[in-house]
Amino acid sequence: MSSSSKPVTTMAHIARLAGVHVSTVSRALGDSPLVEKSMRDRILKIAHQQGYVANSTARNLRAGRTQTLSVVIPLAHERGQDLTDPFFAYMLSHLADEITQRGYGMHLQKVLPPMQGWMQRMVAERRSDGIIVIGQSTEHDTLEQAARTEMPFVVWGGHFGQQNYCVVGTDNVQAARLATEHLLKIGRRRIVFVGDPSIPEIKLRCDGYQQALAQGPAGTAAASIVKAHMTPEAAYESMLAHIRKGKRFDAIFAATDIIAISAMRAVSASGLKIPDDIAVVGFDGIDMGAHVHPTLTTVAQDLNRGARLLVDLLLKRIAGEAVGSVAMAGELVVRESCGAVPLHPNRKN
Amino acid sequence: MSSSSKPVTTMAHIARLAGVHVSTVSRALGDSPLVEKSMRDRILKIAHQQGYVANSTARNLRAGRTQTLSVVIPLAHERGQDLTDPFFAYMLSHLADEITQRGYGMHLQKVLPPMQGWMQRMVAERRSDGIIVIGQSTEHDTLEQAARTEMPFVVWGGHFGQQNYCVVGTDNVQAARLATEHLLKIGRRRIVFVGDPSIPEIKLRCDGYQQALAQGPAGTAAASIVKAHMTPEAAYESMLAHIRKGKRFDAIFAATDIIAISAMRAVSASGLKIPDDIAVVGFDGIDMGAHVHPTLTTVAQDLNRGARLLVDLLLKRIAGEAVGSVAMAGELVVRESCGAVPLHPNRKN
DNA sequence: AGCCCAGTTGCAAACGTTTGCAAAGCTGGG
DNA sequence: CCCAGCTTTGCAAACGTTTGCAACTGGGCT
Repeated sequence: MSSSSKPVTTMAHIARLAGVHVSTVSRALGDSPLVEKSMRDRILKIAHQQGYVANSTARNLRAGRTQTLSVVIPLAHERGQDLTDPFFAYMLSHLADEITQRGYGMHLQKVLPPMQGWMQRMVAERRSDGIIVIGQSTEHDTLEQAARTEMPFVVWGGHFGQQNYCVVGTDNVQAARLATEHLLKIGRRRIVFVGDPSIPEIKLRCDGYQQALAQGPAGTAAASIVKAHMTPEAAYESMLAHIRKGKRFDAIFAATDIIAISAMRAVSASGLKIPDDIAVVGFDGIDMGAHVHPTLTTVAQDLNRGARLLVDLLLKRIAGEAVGSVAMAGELVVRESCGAVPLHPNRKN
Repeated sequence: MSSSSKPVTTMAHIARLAGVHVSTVSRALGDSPLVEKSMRDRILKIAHQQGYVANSTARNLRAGRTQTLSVVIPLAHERGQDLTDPFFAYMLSHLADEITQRGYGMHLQKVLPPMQGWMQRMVAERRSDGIIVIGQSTEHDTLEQAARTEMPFVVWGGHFGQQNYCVVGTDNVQAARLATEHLLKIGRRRIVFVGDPSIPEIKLRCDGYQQALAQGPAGTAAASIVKAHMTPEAAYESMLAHIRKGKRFDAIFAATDIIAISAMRAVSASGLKIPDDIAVVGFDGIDMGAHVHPTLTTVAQDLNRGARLLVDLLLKRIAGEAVGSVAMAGELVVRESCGAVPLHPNRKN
């Protein structure tokens, strides 16, 4: 009813032009040694002239694979934290690079539980050859269950020891200890943790924080947790409320850089000085941290390497190999919010 | 060689279990009125028990469409500015919402020109039913050429008047005038523009800036352009260099919020006060602007609406309708960097 | 009883590739 | 000159759906 035009160039079309059978064309385009060189050149030339590109749907159906990887982002907690979160953005960007570099397509999917059985659906649908799940969110059980089937997937997230699926991520506990120990080392004793420990990965960071405190020097105050959601607004509000309650503290360890930056604003807005009154350490290592005022000390995650690992491991799983999980070390990046001299902001120390 | 297991449940499998022909199963699952109700229920039950989901590849091949939209991001200028740019992240997030909401899948693709003919390839490949291009980048000619074919695509970007493809975007010129006029209104006369006008969309913003200056009150200094790339680092460096050269100015209009934030840091690092010495206005309206110190005045783009329009228009084009371009108005959001009283940071004014 | 029609179901083609196998063409040695 | 053996090409099946059409069923009508 709309356009009567369907000038789709098909392989049969090329075959007719070349005066050969489609199978020959297929082989020529596939660089098969079965087809004679002069013939192959002739076919390639015609195909190129016609701007022919093989229909991927047909190819995929026949081949039984899609040359596509799915990246899914489960959004459990609050609506706010989604792709706009710089962490996701960076991860996505790196994944896009790694995936395309390997000749695969990238299928992006947000999924907001409670959407029961999304994992099985995705696999059964066969839109992609494998799945990369970013963040366990609250879906640990779903993933654990999926691990018992033989669908190829890998997860970015936290390590809980008892999981049976392949997960790549920063060693959250170690990284959080690193951050907290730094605050202790520069003389802070009343350190608060800002974040939502009901999210599994954040819980691990909170654990590391508490471990470090437990081994802190005399005078180290007990753990104090300011529950704050991942969104800038929520974090700002929580921090402000905490300060207004008159709580005494001299340092903040935030569960993410986004939270840290918002917390810093709340601190500044309350007339407190960073780092003199309050030292701040974040978690993630997003670029923005180096460009806010004051610049943010943080534990950086190597997302570049993480993305590469995720894709590599997934492809191995697809190939049938068994693969193990990887926990990467976090790297402390000291900047002004912990009293570091204001060096060039792009330097890492 | 890897796994001997292929327990893929196919439609034929369900048919066998139900003792009917596959066509009946197909119709039952497709809610066709042709199949008797009791039969339909029985088939649905079996399918559900078996966890059957139709193979999308086969369905797509048969149907001649993929139920998938491609989102492509041409990265021409510098490598740095990619998905990590908050603007892209927001746009992506909104697009993901809109696309999935309409029952489509989302195929994400970065393309770094010079990759000749990527547009035709994408279409010929038939991985998706249509393409959303984010940002003309330097690919205006490619797009213009593609517009002459009948491939369904829409573009987010700037309006240049003479283009023949469908583009959705903010009215860059108007929005830039809005920003510049605000700076003039609060008494600034020596306003510099920071950004790279060699990027088409940025050029439009620069035009708006210059138009506003041309109509400024007596004493308005001539346009002064600090060429700066999109990345935080580059913007910081450019701004710092400009200040060190001893240039006199009392306001900055930055081509993007990211540039604005980096510029603010350079200003602060140079010992100048915002907004007292230098007032700053950005462009985009990213969340971060409300959470840096001081909070950033900006011209916000309605990306939510933009994404909705992009998807709607693309689907119309796919359906064969002719669609026109849309230019949305930018909205000035005044915050501390222009001397606004520090209200609640989440309020828009 | 014969006929028609509506309501169901089955049959088979088609979507555009890839690929195992058969067939044809060619070369050279016996 | 024939046939083995190699190279090159064609044939047709297969991937898993959807869908036009034919076929069957049963009921109501004349």
